[in-house]
Amino acid sequence: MTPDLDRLFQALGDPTRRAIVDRLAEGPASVSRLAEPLCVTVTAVAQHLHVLEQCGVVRTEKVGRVRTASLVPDGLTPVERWARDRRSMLEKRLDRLAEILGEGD
Amino acid sequence: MTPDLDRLFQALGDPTRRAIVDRLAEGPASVSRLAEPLCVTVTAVAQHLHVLEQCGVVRTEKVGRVRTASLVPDGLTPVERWARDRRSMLEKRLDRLAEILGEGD
DNA sequence: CTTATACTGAAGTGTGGACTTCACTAAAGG
DNA sequence: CCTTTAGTGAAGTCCACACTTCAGTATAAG
Repeated sequence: MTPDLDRLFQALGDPTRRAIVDRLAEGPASVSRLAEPLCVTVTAVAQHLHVLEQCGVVRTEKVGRVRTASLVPDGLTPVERWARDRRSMLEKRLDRLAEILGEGD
Repeated sequence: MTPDLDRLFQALGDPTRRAIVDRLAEGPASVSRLAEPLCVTVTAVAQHLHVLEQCGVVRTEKVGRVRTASLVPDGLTPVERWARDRRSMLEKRLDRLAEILGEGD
């Protein structure tokens, strides 16, 4: 079910990948630029970018020999919406429950 | 960094675990109740519940021989906030960019 | 043309995690 | 007491995945 969310959550479960997203939130960057502050090879970063691209979080474009990565505007909204929906569902249920218990007075 | 978010995102990256959360959003349930619609053993569900408990999404209580699981009210908010923060950061940056480009007219 | 840079592809390694089975404990119910 | 029900613990299997190295390719610079 919903392999999109699968890949999305799984992608964000990796600390290196979230660090990349954090960096890209401040602006586009090249592969080697992204690799600098992280303790991994450039190859690893390229692989991470591929994963993030696959699940719609990141977009990359290669010009010359430099590949520049940037965040996709609505790439994280599915995550946000999923969490928000569950929370509101739970809150509604708890409200109803509180109401029913309140009638006992 | 932030092992909380690590475990949280990684936990939600598993479809079976998200299915459990979905089910619990409708109300508390026992281990075997949760296992019924899923194609896994009761043991697997118990293990999943342990994971979800570790990262603060689920709470369980055993009374008699039945363990009942329920959602923790704010268990998903770190995810929601993380995604929202990145989105708003990106949007602000794009707005500034658009403004600067707009001055070109 | 030569050299340095920026990345890519393939292949291998090692670890973690999802899942199972099996044996077991404990509580309900007849 | 005996049996069913509900879950637990340990151990093992299997696969995915993060990461590396190494050998390339293509572009930029001197």
